[in-house]
Amino acid sequence: MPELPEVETIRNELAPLVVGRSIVGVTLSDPTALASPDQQEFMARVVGKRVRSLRRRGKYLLFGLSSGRVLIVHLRMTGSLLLVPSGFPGPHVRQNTRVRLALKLDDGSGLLFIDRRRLGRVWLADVNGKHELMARLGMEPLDPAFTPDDLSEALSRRRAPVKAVLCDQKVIAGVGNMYADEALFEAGVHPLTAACEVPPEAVKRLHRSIRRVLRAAISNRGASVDTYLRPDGSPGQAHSEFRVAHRLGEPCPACGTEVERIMIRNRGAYFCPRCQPRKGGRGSGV
DNA sequence: CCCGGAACCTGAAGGC
DNA sequence: TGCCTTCAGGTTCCGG
Repeated sequence: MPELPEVETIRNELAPLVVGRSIVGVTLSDPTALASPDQQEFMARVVGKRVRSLRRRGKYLLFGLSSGRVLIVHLRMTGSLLLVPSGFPGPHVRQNTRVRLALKLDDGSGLLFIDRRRLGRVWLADVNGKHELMARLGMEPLDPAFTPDDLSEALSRRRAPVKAVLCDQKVIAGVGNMYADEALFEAGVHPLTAACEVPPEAVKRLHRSIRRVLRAAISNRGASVDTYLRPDGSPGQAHSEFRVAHRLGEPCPACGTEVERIMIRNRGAYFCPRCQPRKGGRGSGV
């Protein structure tokens, strides 16, 4: 499921292939993929425009168009963006994949929005390039401006489980279920700890581990635990370095204790009960 | 405002 | 073999 490292990887690998290209055709094969505006307006405002930039904010991909408008994509659970060299369906696109939106580019290539569970969405922002979705997002965790004090401040206001707060996009934009588990493990913090009760030293470790985990995953091109694929259709490798995420019953890499899984906010939370004790302690998670 | 749970969605996996 | 249920989780919505 695409989180910040996956979306960043897509941005990194897609940018050189689409920036500078013009969009010569649009096929909206699943109209529910489009959140706004309506289909006619969307078509009219996308066809013929050049892609001027490709950026990421949180888990959103932002295609800056020559008109000043911004095409916004959120992949949610199972979305992928594939760039096929030529033609629309593309030979290496599996039959059971579900193409919801296809953009044909002026070099004959096709940008396909694939999304098995159909939860992803596409928006087109106004000419000023702003969109209310972006205003709801918290800080970028890899931005140098994001400090331990920022994290401390955010956590101090919340009594919910720290895991839930880390996944709250209003707090930190881009962290989701997998990387929250990984960061909490590295910091030796139990995921159910009330956010405001995480000790100051642990908050510092958490700030560091969030960034370390995200950067490592980006250098591994994202985690292909479910349906995530890079734009050329190849998987990422970040999941091979997961310490606890999706490793129920496997030995903790630090102490050998079996990794456990509990539910927090209806999501699976993986952790080591020994390295991430419920109360205070340091934990041995590197 | 904060918090927790349901809904959205569908293919995979497991039970009988 | 096949039908049925459950599960996965990013975001939004709703009730307390």
